[in-house]
Amino acid sequence: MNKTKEKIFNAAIDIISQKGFYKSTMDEIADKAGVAKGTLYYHFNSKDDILIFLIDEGLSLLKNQILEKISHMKNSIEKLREIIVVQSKFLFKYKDFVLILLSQLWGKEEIQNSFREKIYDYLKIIEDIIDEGIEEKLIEKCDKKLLSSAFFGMISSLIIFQFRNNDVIDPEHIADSVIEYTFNGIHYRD
Amino acid sequence: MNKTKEKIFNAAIDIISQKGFYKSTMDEIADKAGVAKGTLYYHFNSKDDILIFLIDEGLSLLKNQILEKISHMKNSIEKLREIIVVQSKFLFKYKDFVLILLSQLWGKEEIQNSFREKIYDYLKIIEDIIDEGIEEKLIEKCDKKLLSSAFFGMISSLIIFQFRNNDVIDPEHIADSVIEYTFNGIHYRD
Amino acid sequence: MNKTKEKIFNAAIDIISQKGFYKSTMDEIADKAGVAKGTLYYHFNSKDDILIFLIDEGLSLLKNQILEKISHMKNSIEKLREIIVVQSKFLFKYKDFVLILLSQLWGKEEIQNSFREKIYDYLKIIEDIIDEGIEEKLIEKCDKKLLSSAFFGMISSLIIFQFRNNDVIDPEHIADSVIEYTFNGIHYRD
Amino acid sequence: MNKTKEKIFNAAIDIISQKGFYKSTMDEIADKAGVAKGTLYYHFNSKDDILIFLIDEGLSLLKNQILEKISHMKNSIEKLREIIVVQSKFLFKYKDFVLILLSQLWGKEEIQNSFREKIYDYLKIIEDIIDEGIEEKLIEKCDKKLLSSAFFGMISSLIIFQFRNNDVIDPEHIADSVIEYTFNGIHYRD
DNA sequence: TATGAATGAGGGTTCATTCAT
DNA sequence: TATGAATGAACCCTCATTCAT
Repeated sequence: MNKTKEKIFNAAIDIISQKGFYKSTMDEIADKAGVAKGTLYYHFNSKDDILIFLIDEGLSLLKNQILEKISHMKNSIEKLREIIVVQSKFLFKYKDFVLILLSQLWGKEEIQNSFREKIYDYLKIIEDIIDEGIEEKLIEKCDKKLLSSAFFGMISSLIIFQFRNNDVIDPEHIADSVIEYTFNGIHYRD
Repeated sequence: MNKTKEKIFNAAIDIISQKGFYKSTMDEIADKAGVAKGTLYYHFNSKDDILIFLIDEGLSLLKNQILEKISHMKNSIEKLREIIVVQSKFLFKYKDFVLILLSQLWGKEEIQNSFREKIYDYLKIIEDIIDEGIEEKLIEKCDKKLLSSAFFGMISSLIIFQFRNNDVIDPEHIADSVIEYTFNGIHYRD
Repeated sequence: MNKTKEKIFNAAIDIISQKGFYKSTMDEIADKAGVAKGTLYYHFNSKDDILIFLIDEGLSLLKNQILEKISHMKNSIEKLREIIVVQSKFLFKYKDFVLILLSQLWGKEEIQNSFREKIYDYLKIIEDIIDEGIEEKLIEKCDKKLLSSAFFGMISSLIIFQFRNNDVIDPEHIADSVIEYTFNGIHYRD
Repeated sequence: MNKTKEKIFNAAIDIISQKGFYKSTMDEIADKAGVAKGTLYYHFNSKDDILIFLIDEGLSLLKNQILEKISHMKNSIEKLREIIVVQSKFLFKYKDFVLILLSQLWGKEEIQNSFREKIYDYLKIIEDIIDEGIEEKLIEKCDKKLLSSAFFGMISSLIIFQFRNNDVIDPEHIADSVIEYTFNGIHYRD
């Protein structure tokens, strides 16, 4: 990614995260990037193309951050905990972004298919760790597809709704709570 | 809600659920409703206004469905299970709708504030049931705000990602799984 | 054709005849027509669509003018002469128009196919008159397709090149000359 | 014309003949020529300039081909016949080219004046041969300006409309027919 | 109440042209 | 000579909204 493309990339994230994809205009992005509008089209084919690029890069970033962080961990539960932390931070930073992504999960257009694949790739990481946990006898046998989806949704939802308390989010706390509830369940114990 | 307004309401749900809010046009909605475009503006102030109305009505519907179903139930766990079933069906039917709603949770405009309140009202129902469960000693003491959010996100996510398997969704199955994992946890047991 | 559409129609002919299709803009046409730009799109699907409509109407007009004029004529040579007169006047008035049409005769897009058909329809009128002439023993047997094409081209070319002399065109004179040369040939006679 | 300019020249003919002047872009021409876009501007001042150059070269080519072919001919009718053959082949090869040229015959801009002059030069060749024919008592006295224009238009039109029959064109046949009809006329003879 | 023709600001995209290298 | 990234004016088109009927 050369310098100009990077300027556009950053501007696009800024603008789109702030106003949403549909309310962002190419003019604004160009302005923010400090380039002419035509330059956007020298580096990207269309507005949609920018979105695709953003999501691609975003998901890669998230994946790589996670993979790097957990590469040295042995315990699959610690890994899951780390995923929660990293994903929480990421979601918090790129809220709108994630929504854009989610909003593309339905629909049958080509772009949308490609997004779906990418999210699935991400969920696959979670699945694999669940598998590890099962093998290590840390996790009970379970429907891992269902569980990884639920995991993803739970984290996302928590980030979205943290505003309810007007609190600043604490990813570490979220991670601890989620791990606790997920592992031990919430049924009453004497 | 008189007949014309109802026609518009139904058309709007159809169109917006299918194409998303931003890609839906007033022309399409009018067409689908079988009224003239001007008529939309007799019954609603703006396109945004239609959205607000849709979400208001939609959330009321969801709330009422749930409240009615659980009104005869005694056991708070059964109640939670029922919520999952109803919400799953609802999400499945009005996918895009929910996304629109979610996409409005951020932002600081007035509309968005009103949406937030309404979703919080809904989460409150879940919270209350959790409270009941705690009192009934069915549920362990826990952070109910966090838990209700997580609950909501989990269900949403499961619906969204059921496409992964190209399966038709079975809300009853989803409900059973979620209850099982949520209550007993997934840690390994001999 | 209602009043607004007619205003647009006339404006489009004016502008396009003057500047050519590609150099004409929707803004100019709207300005000339005295309507808003959006109004163009209420009555036509696209800029191309306007062109198609123009050509359709233009060719209909030409055809009808000719058919009406020759309907009372008995002699096929007189008819051909009349065609020359009418077509000359028409070409003179709508020069650019005809070029647009001609420029669409190649190419394999759908629009172009439809144009081709329409011109062929027109040539068919000439062919039929040639046929009549042959039956009436006024015209020698000949390749009528070739001849009708040549006829059409000859007239068009004469109009185009009349500028060479900076003369104002005299369709009657052109008609007489063409008929004379066409019928008797130009070979030397004692 | 050096090598690079020639590459551009050939690419421009290809592209413009295929897509028309207005729908051809400098990018495409550069691509086809295998040079950078900037290079076009090193060899030509503008897109228009390329067109002018194309037409200049094209008409020179046509003129030279014709002049060479007829230089050894004595009989002015044979010469006219040869012109038809050569022009037919040329038109067939460079259809769009000729249209571009024709489309520039009107208008009052400088470029257009220069085009006009060049076409007139070409028509002058035909006129001169007609003159010769008259002197040689092969051709009847006639309006040679009108006749040369008609001649040109006839040939062009025949090429354009040969598509009607989906036949491959046979310039020799066209030439024979045109000469026959032009010289002897089409009036009925016992 | 309902209509639908008309509006016009605004958006995405194209592309001939420039210029530093 | 040649390059290709950058430009920005200009264009086509969309669509929420208005208003006379």
